[in-house]
Amino acid sequence: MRIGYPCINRGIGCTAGSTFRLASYSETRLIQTVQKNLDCLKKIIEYNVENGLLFFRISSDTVPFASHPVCKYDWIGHFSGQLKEIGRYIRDHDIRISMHPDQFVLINALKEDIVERSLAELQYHCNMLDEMELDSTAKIQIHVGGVYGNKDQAIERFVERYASLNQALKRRLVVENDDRLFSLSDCLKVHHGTGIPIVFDSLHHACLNNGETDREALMQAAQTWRRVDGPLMVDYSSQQPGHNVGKHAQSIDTTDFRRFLENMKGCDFDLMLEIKDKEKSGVKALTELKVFQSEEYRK
DNA sequence: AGTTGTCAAGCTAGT
DNA sequence: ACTAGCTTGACAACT
Repeated sequence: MRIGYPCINRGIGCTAGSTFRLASYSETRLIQTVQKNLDCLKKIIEYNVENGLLFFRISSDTVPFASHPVCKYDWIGHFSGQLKEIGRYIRDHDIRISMHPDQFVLINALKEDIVERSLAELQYHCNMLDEMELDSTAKIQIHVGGVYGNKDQAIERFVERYASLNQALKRRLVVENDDRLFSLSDCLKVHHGTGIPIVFDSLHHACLNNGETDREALMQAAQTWRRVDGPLMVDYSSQQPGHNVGKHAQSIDTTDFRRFLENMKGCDFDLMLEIKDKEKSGVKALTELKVFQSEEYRK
């Protein structure tokens, strides 16, 4: 099992997803910002290797406005060398990579322009991972999308749109169960229509489910991943006590995490910790995992 | 220097 | 028909 965290490292002193306002867009500004972001990305990944954290989510803001019409610059060409170098480092250290475009990416939208912008955004994510020369285990995770008054039709539209995607995108795209609209069993329907792998989000599953236990749900999700996709990806977070259901915890609850590990014993997956203090919880989780594994080994 | 409103993009539920 | 909430960090405008 590889353990990781998304996008931001709070201790390292740089950000790999720094952006700017659309109003202040310029080619110079773009190049400056991407340069800073990639430099920082490299530092974060090096930090992660030193600390045994071998799963990382790269920020969607690495190249600000990459899919916006305002951006006509060939950033792939400009940063090709640096992207390939980061990619080589990632491969050499067997690091698992994911990306997670946000809520605006809706390939099952009713409006054609929303679909087009979504595809452009996905293509940007895909282009970056491709330029890094990462294999098909590096994934881009999205949600199924909106319901638009009819869930079956919404799923059907997802299936149809997926069929029309290019091969480069298809090999990276995965869907994640969400907390309000599309449960794991809804995602499995999408899988049956497309073959797309399902990311299992444990907190979302606690918010919205069809009675499956966490272990059952995780095993069902695991079956949607083929060898070329790599191990199942799992998003894990504790609930922040006393807040709205679904709010991510400030720091990992090691007791809860320990329970989770015991619960999922024998399953193979990579774990993304969606927890606010990021790498701190990552290190704590890794320590807990090692203790757990050595105890299991002695049994 | 510190604080706070606002940011490309959208959905859903509630008024 | 309209808006708040979702979740979130950080930019940028303003004290």
